[in-house]
Amino acid sequence: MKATKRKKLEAKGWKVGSVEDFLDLTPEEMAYIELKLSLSNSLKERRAKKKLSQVEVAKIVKTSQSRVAKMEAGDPSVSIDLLVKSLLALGASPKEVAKAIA
Amino acid sequence: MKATKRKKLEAKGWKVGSVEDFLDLTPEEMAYIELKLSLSNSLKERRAKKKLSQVEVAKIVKTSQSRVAKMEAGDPSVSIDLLVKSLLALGASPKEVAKAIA
DNA sequence: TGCCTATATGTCAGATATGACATAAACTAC
DNA sequence: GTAGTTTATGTCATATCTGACATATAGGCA
Repeated sequence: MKATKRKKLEAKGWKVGSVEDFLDLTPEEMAYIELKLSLSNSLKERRAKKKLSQVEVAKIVKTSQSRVAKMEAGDPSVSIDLLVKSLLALGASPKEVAKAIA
Repeated sequence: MKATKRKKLEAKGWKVGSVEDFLDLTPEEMAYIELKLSLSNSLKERRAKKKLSQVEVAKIVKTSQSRVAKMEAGDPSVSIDLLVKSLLALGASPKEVAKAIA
């Protein structure tokens, strides 16, 4: 099993804000995953608040429904870049992005 | 001239915090560039505070001197991902990353 | 039950980012 | 001056991410 895959699976067993000390993740890797999950959740919340479907968000963000699903799932194949761009496309300000991370 | 190149050049003419309404950049694109420059500056500051050379930072971050230079220059070829990973590798906490963005 | 809409998962070709390298430019200190 | 150190820039093969597509799963609701 590849490391990226394993880490994804590990991370997903945990609820938000609790990707704890787990196996061989370094502190940086943990911080990175937490940060990504925070953005992921922020995206989900934003979509929920606007009552949009993933298909609608995909249109706004200029991507596909499947990628939106992966973004919200914190899939390792999605970059922070894409999450941030998506949040901005949904109307978030840099300040709000920062708030999501912190 | 390619769009990415042009945007980079445009962005570089401005001092921090002032990538203003400029030509055909959409608000999201502007926000994205500002956000990247913020991280870029944060990285520079961190390196300065620690009195490290780019070569030393490259070693810590596991990349090359040239990429560190590009990161600090806000080069369009560097992703937010890499900037964030680098900040974390230099000991920044997610909170500090957020602070840099806001 | 079947039908419809929403979300999740797997895959892949094409696009973009990456580290590494060479080399240039900018600074110091001699 | 020039030798040494640091930072900037250009390029490129490989790695990684991306959108799109197919398909699966889940949740209504008649």
